[in-house]
Amino acid sequence: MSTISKPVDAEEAQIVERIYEAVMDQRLAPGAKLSEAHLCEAFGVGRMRIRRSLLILASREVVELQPNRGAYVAQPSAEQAREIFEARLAVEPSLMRIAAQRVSQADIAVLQQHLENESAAHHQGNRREAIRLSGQFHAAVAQAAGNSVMLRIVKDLVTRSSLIIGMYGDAGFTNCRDDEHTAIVSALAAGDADQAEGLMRTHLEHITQHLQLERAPTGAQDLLSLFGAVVGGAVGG
Amino acid sequence: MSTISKPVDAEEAQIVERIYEAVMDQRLAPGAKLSEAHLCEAFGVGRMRIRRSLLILASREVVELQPNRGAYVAQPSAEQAREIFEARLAVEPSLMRIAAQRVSQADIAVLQQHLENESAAHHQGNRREAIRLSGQFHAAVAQAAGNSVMLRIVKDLVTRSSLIIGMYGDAGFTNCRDDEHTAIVSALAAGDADQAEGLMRTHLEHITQHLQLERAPTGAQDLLSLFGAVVGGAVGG
DNA sequence: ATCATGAATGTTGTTAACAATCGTGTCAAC
DNA sequence: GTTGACACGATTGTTAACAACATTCATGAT
Repeated sequence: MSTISKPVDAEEAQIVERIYEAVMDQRLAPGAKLSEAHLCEAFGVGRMRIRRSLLILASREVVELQPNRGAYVAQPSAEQAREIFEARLAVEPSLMRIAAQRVSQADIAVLQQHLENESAAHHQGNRREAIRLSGQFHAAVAQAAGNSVMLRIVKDLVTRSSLIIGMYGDAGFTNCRDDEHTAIVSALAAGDADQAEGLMRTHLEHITQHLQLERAPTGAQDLLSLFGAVVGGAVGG
Repeated sequence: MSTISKPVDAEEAQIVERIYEAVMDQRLAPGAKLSEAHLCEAFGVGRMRIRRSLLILASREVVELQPNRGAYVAQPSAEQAREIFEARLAVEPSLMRIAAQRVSQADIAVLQQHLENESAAHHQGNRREAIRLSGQFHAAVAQAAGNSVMLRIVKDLVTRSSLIIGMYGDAGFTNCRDDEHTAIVSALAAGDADQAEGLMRTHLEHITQHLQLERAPTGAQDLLSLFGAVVGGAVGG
């Protein structure tokens, strides 16, 4: 479901989609290397398909293509993280107004089913699935708003948010809190645009508050910038 | 200026950027064919570079890649046009709030210079340049807001808007009216977020009002959807 | 022991040839 | 005269081999 894009070829779209999902539920950590040969074997396709898929992912800034070095899962900088959440705060609350005005009963049912799945994943302690569903909730709302252009925008932002949370998030903190999702769906079901907008805004602010952007990013870090500053003063004397 | 993306390679970025600009100032009409051999010759590069560039453009939905048939400048459907302008209405007014709060004196100066250029192009009857600057104004404002993520979003939306105006716009109507741009910059200079947001909203609504989405798209039209519905009732009896 | 040098290996980037597909024009049949 | 089939030309898609680059490990000198 939610095959947002049709990048020319169905097979390619599937590869892109699966890498997207792997990033979203944090199976692929920021900075992870995506070697061509490895991916060829994993997906059972030729090198051309993989390179095309990586290029699409790079154009969405989910992976970074380093010339002659290969493809790596993106590591958003603190500045990029700030921009991405600022963008979400600008886009998603507005999107709630559209959704509140246009959702159908069927859309509400889909969202409520999604909430149940989220809850179930939490109760079962299925952390990976919980993270994935938590992120996909925002895409599901965008889908309910009936605007595929905004759906794509939100999906890209949410995917990159997963990377940010992986790098700068509190340990053990997942994407979202379910009860806030529940409240948002209730507001949508009631057709209350103001409330839906406000709830989404505070929800996003809560997520932002659990980030520590000033802290050094975790994971495969960039040793040059890590030591460069210190060395700059210590060496040479 | 405003080299928004760095798609892996500088040369490729330039090709993508130039096709973007050609679409924005309507030198490339919706539905125009972009043959590989032709582009290779035009840009003096190998086929691989062209194919990569076209894939990037396709992933931004500025061109459409038809398997075994080639690349064509996108022809947004009426539904896509609705979604794109709905997205702009959701994104750009919010962006004005950010811009009003964060613009520097230097940013204002850049925007005012842009207004002068727009005005000059109008006075000189340089329609192509006027169209280009008119669209780029929105990107310039996004740049002033200091958020490169939203800059890219806006730039993609504006580029596709050029296609929409080319297909569904009133004859002789260009992207925007300059005086509205001037008013927006004034509001930003005054730091009045409410006014800037409101002005951008009405500005976008004005653009939307000059579209005739119910009318059959100009240029190469899609005969299947044109006759498909009619035939559905007439045939089979 | 440490650092520099250089070969060896593996990975990515590029090119060119080949295969497959589509559109077109021609020709024959009705 | 129209319609259908067929072959030709042109364009795109794919593959494989080659070249370029980066990393790693071993070697040797300081």
